[in-house]
Amino acid sequence: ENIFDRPKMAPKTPIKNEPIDLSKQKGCTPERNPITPVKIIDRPQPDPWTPTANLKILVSAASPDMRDREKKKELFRPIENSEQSDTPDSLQYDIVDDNTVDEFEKQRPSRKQKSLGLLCQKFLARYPNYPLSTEKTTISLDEVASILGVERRRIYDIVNVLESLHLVSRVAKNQYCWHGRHNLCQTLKMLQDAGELQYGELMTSQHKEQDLDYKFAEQKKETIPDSQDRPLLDFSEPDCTSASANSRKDKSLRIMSQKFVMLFLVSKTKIVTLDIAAKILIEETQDTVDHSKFKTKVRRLYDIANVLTSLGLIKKVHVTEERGRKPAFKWIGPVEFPENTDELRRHSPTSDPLPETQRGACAHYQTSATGKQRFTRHTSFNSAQPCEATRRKVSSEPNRPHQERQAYIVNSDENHSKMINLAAVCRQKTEEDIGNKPCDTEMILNSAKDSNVTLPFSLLRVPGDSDFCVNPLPQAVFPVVQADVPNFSLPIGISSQASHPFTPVAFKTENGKPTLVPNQPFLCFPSSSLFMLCGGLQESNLSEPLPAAGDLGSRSAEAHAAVPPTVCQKRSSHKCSSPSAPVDDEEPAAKKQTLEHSDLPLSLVVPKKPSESPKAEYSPGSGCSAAVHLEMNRLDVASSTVPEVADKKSTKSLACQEQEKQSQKKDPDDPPAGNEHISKENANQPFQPQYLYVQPTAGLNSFNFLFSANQTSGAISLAANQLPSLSVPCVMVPSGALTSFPLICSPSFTSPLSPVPDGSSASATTNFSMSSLASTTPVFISTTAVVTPKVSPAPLVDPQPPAHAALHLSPVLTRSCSAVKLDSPVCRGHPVSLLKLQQPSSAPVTPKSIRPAHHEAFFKTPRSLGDPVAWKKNEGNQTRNASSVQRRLEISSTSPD
DNA sequence: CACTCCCGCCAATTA
DNA sequence: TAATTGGCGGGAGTG
Repeated sequence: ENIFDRPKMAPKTPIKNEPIDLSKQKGCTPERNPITPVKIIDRPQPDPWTPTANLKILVSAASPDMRDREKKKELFRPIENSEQSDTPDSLQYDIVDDNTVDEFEKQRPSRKQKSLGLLCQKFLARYPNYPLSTEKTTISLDEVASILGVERRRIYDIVNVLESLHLVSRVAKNQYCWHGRHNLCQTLKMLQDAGELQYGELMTSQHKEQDLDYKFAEQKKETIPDSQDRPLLDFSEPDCTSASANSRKDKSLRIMSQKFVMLFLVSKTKIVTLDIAAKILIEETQDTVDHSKFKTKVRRLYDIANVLTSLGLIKKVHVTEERGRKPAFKWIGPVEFPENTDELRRHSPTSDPLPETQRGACAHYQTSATGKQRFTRHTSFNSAQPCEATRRKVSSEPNRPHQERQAYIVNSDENHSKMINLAAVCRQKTEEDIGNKPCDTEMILNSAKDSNVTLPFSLLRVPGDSDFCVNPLPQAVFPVVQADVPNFSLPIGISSQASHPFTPVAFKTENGKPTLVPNQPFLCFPSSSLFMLCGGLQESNLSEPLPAAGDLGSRSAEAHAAVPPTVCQKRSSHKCSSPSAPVDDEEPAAKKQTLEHSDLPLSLVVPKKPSESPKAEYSPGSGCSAAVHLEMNRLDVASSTVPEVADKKSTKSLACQEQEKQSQKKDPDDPPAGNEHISKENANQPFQPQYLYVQPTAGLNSFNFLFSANQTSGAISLAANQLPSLSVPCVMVPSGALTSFPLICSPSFTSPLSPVPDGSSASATTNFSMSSLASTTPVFISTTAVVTPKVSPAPLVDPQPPAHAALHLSPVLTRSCSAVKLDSPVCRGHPVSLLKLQQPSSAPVTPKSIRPAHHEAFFKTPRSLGDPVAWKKNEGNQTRNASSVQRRLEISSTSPD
């Protein structure tokens, strides 16, 4: 034993015991020595609960030394091992250690070994970066502390920082829930946004590089009014959880951590020196600059920096300034997305957030909401807690558990489970492939940018498959919709005009039919997997600033707008079935694609349009289309991009992509056009297609959907002619799949949420209503604004009953739809309308719909978002208030009524 | 000596 | 009131 022990010890470092170890080894007093006597003793007992605990106890009983050793071992463990129980590890250690043991011992473990950074690595090693959605990992502070051999206090330091980034959330007293990095990009994005608000101005104006920072910092102090900070704080940290508690002191570490991260995200150079950061963070601190205070701040920053370093987000560097060299940290985490998003947001609506997708819904929501968004975010983030707002939005259903809803919305954390997992996996892979940047999104974004496209929508995963599902109906048939979309194309202008919002109401499109407003974004959830899509996208923004805000929502909306024109088609196997759809289609090219394949959901993409695009050809007007194209391309291309995107979002993308691709490929049916388009798109993007589609195979679950922007309706309608009408941007179709499929909602999805379970085929239901659940019918959803206006006002209904979900189809749609029937429920989102083809079922669909306003609600904000600035300002005020959030929710919520 | 930052007291919050 | 959280700063380790 001794032998082993030594080695073990040596390497590691006993935490507290260090001295002891030495002594022992040395021969001094074996046991603990004088040096630091220790607490060790104290510690030992702590965790009985742990699996290993028993062992430990025994060990300790046997001899104190043993315990110490073990502790040490733990520390040493490789990260990998960390999770493993203590005992097992020992062996490893031993091996390793042997040689040097003595030496090490002599050396002492020393401080470094005890460092927070190292401890954090160990901590992180215990949990997966991208845990499956389903599994929730709870972290017991006591347990972890014991396992890692440190005092609890230290764990708090780590957890607080992780919590600020939403990697974990506190669920209960000694319990934290591990979320992993699924939402990291989102969180960072949020922080970036927040940071820009707070600090950005300063930065921008002045920035230069580091120096600027200083100034910047100073300025900030001045400039930044309280409000700003707080808001940031609020939203960022407090999140949901604490909201109530906000008042508390959340202060420090958490907030400081977020602010610190913000500085990096806002900084051009991505390098922040400690002193600057300390000054800035000092809260604004104030003025009083006590030296002591400064010192304390720096200490804390080191603590935070150690954790962030362990997370791989920053690294230590030295900046040489006039005065000399200063310690500084450089951001090595994903930056992009943030940037992209920001840019996108601000600049163009288009921007998209695919990346966000993963984050999912969250992002969307957030985006949508302007100022409020933040709130949302919070909420969303905290998976643990349901964000009420979110829920509301999401669900209409009151009943549902929060989680589910959240999931939808968010990414959920939990719900998604599978999907998520997949996504995660994909993501990871992607990342790897890519290079790793954490944010896939970035890539995506970039690509998008390049292309101009933005992603229009983002996908979200949906959590449970079940939940929303729409099932494809058999009927599903929907075959499709093909929409062609060309028609659609909405004029861009429109979109812009509409822009926003809500306006949804119909536009007319070329056809004259009204379309929906494109703007809306929509979401889809696939069944099994769900994805949500948001569309949006477009850049239309041009005109509008709206969305600027960034919110995704906005974007989405935009996108929609843009998109709308396009058609969507879905194919899916259904197509087969009924393929027919009318297709009239349009141009073929369009849009369709189908996919069969798998279940996977596809993601869709929405294209945004880029500007340029020739693609737009079709509809140029619609920028949308372009966007779409892009998306399409991407999708097609997908591979490349998609994946990335997917990552963010979740896997889905990837999957989707692939599927799509494949499917597309597969489907020859589809007119090649689709493919071509895609190709083209890639190439140029001539197309504009906007639609997305997704499909699943028939058999499978997959479902498909499309989105197009506009067309949808038409598409839907099958033949419809095109009606272009709908503006819906998207449509979903389930394939038959299965079951369930999720549904989508448009922006508003809020409502939808409901899950339907099942797989049954039922379809449609979107969830929301689920009631319908059963129905099978496919649903369509479009966003059209047109349709439903429901919400608009804010009412929130949160709960809506499922029934209504239905939604609203727009008349037009309806008509067109008529062909199809909707059955199911539709979502509520206003924007979205579902169509069912057949059965009316379930849900009562009423048209409640029509509420025009929805869109807004939906995203609430898009518009609002539009201006980032504005919202920023707003934020100040509102921000915190839930109210805002609520509002959003409300709005969004379908509430129909 | 300066930089890091561990350690743990003890206040604020919670349960 | 006990337990949990977590601010805070002394002061030690490191280079």
